[in-house]
Amino acid sequence: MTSVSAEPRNTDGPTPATAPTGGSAAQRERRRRILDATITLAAEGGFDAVQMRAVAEQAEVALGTLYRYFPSKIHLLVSALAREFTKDVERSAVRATPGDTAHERIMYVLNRRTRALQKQPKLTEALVRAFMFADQSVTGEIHEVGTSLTTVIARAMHGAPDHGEVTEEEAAIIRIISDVWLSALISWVTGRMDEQDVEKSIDVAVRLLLR
Amino acid sequence: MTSVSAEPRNTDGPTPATAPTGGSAAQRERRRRILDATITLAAEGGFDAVQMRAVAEQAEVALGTLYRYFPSKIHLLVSALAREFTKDVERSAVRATPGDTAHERIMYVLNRRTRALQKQPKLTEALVRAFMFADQSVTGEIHEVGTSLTTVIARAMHGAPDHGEVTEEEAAIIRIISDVWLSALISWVTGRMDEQDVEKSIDVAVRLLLR
DNA sequence: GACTGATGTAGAACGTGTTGCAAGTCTAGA
DNA sequence: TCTAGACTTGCAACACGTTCTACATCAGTC
Repeated sequence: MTSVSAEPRNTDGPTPATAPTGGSAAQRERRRRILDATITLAAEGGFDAVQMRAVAEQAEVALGTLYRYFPSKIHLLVSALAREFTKDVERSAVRATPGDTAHERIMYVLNRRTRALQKQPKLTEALVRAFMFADQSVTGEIHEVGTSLTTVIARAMHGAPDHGEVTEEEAAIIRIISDVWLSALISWVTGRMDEQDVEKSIDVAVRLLLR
Repeated sequence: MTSVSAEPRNTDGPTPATAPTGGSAAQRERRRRILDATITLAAEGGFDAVQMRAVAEQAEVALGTLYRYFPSKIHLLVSALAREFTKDVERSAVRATPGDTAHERIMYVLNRRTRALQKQPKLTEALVRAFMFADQSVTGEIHEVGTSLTTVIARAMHGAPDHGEVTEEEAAIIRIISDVWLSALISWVTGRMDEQDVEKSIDVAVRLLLR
């Protein structure tokens, strides 16, 4: 983490394949390979194992190219996180959430997601660390993650998918739940909470907020 | 940030002046100089400016000595954070918190602290980043910060200093408020929220939790 | 006063994120 | 087909966290 607030190198015209769409087929393919390599390395060895040279090698691109696609390790990891997260959300969008109360449904989706993360502790460590180190230049990717999470919780709250508007108050509650979740994940990643602590802290928060 | 999960180097016997107390006078003095230098550099240039060589130079100790006192940059910053935070809490413990309701009092103390942090954005950036990057080996220092914050909020909640026990539910509420505060600070540090957003998000959380 | 072990110093060295550069390759348009 | 310009590549270089080595100093003990 030599330079947290380093300027992106891409100041020249349109960046190739900065967005998931756009660019030539070869570029989209390169981008995919890079993100795949990132996830693989992160899953194996966590944040430290995601070394730019290693990612470049495994993705079969030059180091310079890697930096052209993702201006920093943080961007790379946050983009990978965003991709995985969005994938997950889309996957879970297809079926209705079980549970009779909003509390039950919210706990269901959050626990489901939490457990998925906990099954790959190294990967989660890498992604959470990156998420927390991100600065302005990654706002877009982070916002994507935030939106995904909000959507999931809102859906669970209402029971039906995309049924009805989200009120101001509900939005506020969702934001707080997200905060608690993030905070718990941080504590878990940094070894200050175990799996049960995470579930419990979210459970308490949801209970207090939904009463 | 070469090695996030690196083992501390100090495996040999009792570390000199790892704790604020203990060690010879010269050691306590060195420790103080190191933390002072850390705060100074962080206040000027943020996380990136806290370079181990620079800290060592400004504190007038050798690089090796710096590492003997603090096994990593993260330890160094978190220790500095803990010291400043505790100082702050002690300072604000002397007078009663103004405000007629728990909500008002909690907002008063949190906003006070938030504004203090915002007056030194670089310093805050450095400290928050370090806080979030910390792993198990810094549990002690982090717990210290958490305890300080909890104490302050609990005091504000009750109005009187250390008056009465904190119930389970109150403790849970305090934890959630802390989570929201941390999360808001992260967003602020990373440029995704401005000052007003921070205050507002805490205000909403406190309102929802204390009803 | 001399010995010994812990502590401190100076500085080289290593690893990894990041940048710079020169040369090759691919693509769209003439 | 040819060419201009964008994109890639391979590699060297740099910065900074961290570790290591060799030596100096200091405190306590005999």
